[in-house]
Amino acid sequence: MKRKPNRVTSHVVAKLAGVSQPTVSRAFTPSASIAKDKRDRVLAAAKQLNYLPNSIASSLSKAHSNIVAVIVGDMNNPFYAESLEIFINRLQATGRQVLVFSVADGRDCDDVLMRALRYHVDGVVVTSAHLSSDLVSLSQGVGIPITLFNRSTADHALNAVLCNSITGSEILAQTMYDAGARRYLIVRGDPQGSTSRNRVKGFRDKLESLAVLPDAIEEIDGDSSYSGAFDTISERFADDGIQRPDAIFAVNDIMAMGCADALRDVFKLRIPEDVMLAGFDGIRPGQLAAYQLTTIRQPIEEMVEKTLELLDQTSMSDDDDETDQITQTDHLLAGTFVPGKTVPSTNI
Amino acid sequence: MKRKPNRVTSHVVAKLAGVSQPTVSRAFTPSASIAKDKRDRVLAAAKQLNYLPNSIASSLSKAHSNIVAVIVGDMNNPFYAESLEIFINRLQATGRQVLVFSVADGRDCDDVLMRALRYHVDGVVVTSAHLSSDLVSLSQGVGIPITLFNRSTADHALNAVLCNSITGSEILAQTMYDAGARRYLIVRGDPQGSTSRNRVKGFRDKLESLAVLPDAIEEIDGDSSYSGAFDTISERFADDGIQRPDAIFAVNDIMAMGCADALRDVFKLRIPEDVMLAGFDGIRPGQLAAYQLTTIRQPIEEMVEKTLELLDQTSMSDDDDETDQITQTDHLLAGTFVPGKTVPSTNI
DNA sequence: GAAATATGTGAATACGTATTCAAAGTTAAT
DNA sequence: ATTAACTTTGAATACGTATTCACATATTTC
Repeated sequence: MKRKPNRVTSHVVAKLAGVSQPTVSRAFTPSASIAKDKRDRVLAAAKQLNYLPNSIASSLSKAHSNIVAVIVGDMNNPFYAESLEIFINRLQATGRQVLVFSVADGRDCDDVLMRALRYHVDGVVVTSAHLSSDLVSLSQGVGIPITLFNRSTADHALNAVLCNSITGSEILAQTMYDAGARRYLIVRGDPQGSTSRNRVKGFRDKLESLAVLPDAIEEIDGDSSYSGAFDTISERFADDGIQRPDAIFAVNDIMAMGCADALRDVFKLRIPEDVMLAGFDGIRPGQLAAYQLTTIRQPIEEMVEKTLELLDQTSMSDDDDETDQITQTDHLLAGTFVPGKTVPSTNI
Repeated sequence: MKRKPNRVTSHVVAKLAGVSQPTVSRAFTPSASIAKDKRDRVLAAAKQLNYLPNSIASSLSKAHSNIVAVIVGDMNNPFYAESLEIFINRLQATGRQVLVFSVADGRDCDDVLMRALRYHVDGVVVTSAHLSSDLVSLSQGVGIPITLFNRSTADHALNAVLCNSITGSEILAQTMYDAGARRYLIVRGDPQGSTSRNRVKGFRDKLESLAVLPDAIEEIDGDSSYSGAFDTISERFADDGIQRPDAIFAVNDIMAMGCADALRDVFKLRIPEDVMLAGFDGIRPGQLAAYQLTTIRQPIEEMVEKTLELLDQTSMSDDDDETDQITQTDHLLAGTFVPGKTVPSTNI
């Protein structure tokens, strides 16, 4: 594969404009000191030659690449799709490019993280995915900051941005209790994930503080997915032997939607008259007229903003700071209660 | 911002392994000719030093960057979100990285295309977005192939991959006609876009061939979005003066979902008993139990595969071919009819 | 008008890898 | 044993931009 013969580089532009190559470089650097007439000459020549500065070469000589990597775990969950969109828009607006990696559900993201590091990205955002401590220390050795999004970890000292799962779940528990629910069913997500665990914990603890007996709280696995929740609910409700719950808490909206459809479609149950339902996240499809989920909306924009702030701070600071001490910062943001028609507004 | 002092490059690894820098490079190139013991020595040294080959530097000396840019127009439309996911997975599986750009609805994508070109990406996929002919010729000058996805254009000679909108819409028209519909309403998407235009045309033409009078076919704008369709349908049906249609064709699923919710929620109409409804795309949420849309499913996987094939072919060929003649190739793939509950299976 | 300070410019070089080329070493063939 | 063919290797260099440094010119100051 032979390379294109007539590549137009800054040298070619320089020759046409009658200046040196560094001057061409300066013409494209807003902050550089260059005479106005020379800059104009250079830009004119550049336009005439269809010259585009080579960002790859630029990244090589500069310390940063202007690329941020975003590793997305579960693209099927609209929450992460929505987050990704916002990440892209924010980064694009600040002049950076986004390298997106996808990690199959449950697989660790060491492979793609390695790829990202090779590109000397300015930072890495990890949404839903597991990463080994080897890779984390490698990234710290290379000096590339990682921030976890909607996920935290005790193992590695990593920055993380998340919504307060505990408080959010407490609100839902209280709301359902107030609406008269007495038997509860929790649909778990990834049992390993911090997010699912915290939401379950917040919900449970609140109920127990309201004197609900542990016997009256049931837990099943929903696989973090629509179909997983649909199936598990179908199975649970098909069993006539066990008393049915009168309130269901799915730890995320996409599972709550699966529950809603199973309940309505398979068992002809009305929500919330026959069974209450709540989710968590505040994803867009959950608020469509067909669902109108009761949920806790995560402040995605804020979370993204905080994530990028953390990334920038970290990449700044690790130049001064020769010691490799990473101080973990968990940014807990508050979610908003979204009353839907899935929990009755009046007490029973 | 001073650069990290102890960067570990191939030179450092070479010194530790007692070989030259090119040998390190070869150790990381599977196809390179290198003695097994040397490769092992190099890899051991690399591991010990936490060495990661710098892909940026590699891109600079090689002819290609291993990066493909994907420009996504309407991230709110699950069709494009699903497509993006597949693009990412396929490209990742073939060892390439994905630079994702987002373009605000309706805005042209010249700016982001330029950014992509600067990174010397191996190819660009443009989903839903307009691009100027200036930029197209620029990209051809630089030798970076562009392929349009789910969109075609007469202006520029560009490769394009799309689903056969005409045939798909004809099937829907025929189905609705057979089910007894006599008054039709078409909900348009982007009136400029080739996709929306073709779907409208296919639907209209088929109806006219069935001797449906033009008076019985109405068209309104749905803005390509859920809420746009929701609103426009609400407005149309609020007007009691005009006779209501008995069949609605939204040119994409996300609008069909908006229609469904407006019809059911605002006007208490049953689908399909009171009014038939069909969409186009086959997006996942449209097939949830809450909607069960009648639609034409686009073969996304195939379309993605074809798009990448075209991209690869083009980037190969333009080395031999010095003339800049690009032969436009439209790849028309067939969609699959998805019978939902939104068209009655029995004739009225 | 001379000295002190800005300002603008180009030559040289760094960034880290891949490739070319020629030399050296190794194996096969006669 | 000797030539031929092949495999490995390192020195040198290309890739295209940004930065450093020194020099030259322009502007200010007294």
